[in-house]
Amino acid sequence: MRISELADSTGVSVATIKYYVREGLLSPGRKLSERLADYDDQHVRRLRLLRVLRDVGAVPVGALKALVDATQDRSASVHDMFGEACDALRTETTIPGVRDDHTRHLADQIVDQAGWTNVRPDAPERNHLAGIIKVILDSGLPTDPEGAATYLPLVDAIAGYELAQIDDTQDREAMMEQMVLGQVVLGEFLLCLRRLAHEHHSALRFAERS
Amino acid sequence: MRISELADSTGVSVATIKYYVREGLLSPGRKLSERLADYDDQHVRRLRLLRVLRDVGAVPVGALKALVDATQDRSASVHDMFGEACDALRTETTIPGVRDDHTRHLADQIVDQAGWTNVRPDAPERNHLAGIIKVILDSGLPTDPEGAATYLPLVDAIAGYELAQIDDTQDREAMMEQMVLGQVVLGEFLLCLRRLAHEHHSALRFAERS
DNA sequence: AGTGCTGGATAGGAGCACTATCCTATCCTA
DNA sequence: TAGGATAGGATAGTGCTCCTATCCAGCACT
Repeated sequence: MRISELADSTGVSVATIKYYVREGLLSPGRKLSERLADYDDQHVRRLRLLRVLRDVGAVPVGALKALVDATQDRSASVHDMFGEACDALRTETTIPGVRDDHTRHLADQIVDQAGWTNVRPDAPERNHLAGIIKVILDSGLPTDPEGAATYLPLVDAIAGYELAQIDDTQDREAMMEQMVLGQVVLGEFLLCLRRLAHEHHSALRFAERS
Repeated sequence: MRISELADSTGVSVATIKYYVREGLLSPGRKLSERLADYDDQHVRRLRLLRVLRDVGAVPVGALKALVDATQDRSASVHDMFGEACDALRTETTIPGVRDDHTRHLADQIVDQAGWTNVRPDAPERNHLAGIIKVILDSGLPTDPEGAATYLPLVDAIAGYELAQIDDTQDREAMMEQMVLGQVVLGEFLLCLRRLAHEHHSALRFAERS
């Protein structure tokens, strides 16, 4: 398959494909000659994945690169690879640098309380959680002291279900694809359902109120 | 309070404050003279809110404008105002235009199944949900037929809890602020917890696997 | 009296994700 | 075997968003 066919069958322009190859998101085609390369189904599949991640999840190109690199590193275990994926997909926000021992402690407490004993003590996500907690505390959002207790079992159920869906009879690349799609697309699915539920519950309380 | 004090007490530069005023995100100060205006606590509060939404939620400036406009429209009920907020905050993604009756039907089924009877039949969120469902179906993500049944009660519990937290003894602007912060910051909180839970569950299944 | 800060206007700039152009070598159909 | 189409590679440019910088005339404090 030549580059123009790859472009046609994915709906991605030739210029963009070249750009992705330059950025290392897509391997160059197998060279047939100096001026001709061959692309296969793997390229189609990868390109479709990249487009979903960008269109649905607005994942930055740099994060896509990190995902590709994590997939390529065959010395890491599947779990380590998934950890890299989580780190790469966290980039959506810019929480101002938090060096606050108190909120970090609260974050660790939450992870303990949830029973997530397998989370690395140095996982970057813990600091991110601390940053979000700081914002929640500072922003005057009404939060009851038992708030976390409400969320944790629900989130644990969701994440457990999603992980259970992953088909582990496939190769690492296919598993990574499932994991990343799950993170991004099902994350979006979740937030979308939550907004719908907000609308419903908001109507129950506030429909008649001016 | 003059503009430089407003800048100092919020950490936002004078130039940026001027930009926000131009864009209608912040009302101009009360004019004391031709070349001097007075800013008050409302401006500080609003500015802090705007920064949280941008820093944590990466909410685009245009969406912030829509939120401000919705708050200002005093003819709408609180529930309608919240609806506007949901619409404005959905902009994160660009699902290619879906004109697919099948997925739209699936989306409506999900809303029914969840019992969210108060969601407007013409809510834009329904089409967004349809788009996400289409992506899920097309992307080869493994999904069991009962998937929605797993998510719905969990999401409903989360959204119900969040709405219950809103303090309705305050004025519309304060309630809007709580709603929007809840959507954005608690949404981020939720996704962050979910990633941590993914790491834990992934370790249970894949720690030793190469 | 003079330094400095104000609101207002407008121009400039950084970053991101492409997109367009140019070039020469090869392909491939005729 | 001629010759337009297409390939890959390099590089520059575009459109968008979100600021940031500069300029200006004039009121304000000391």
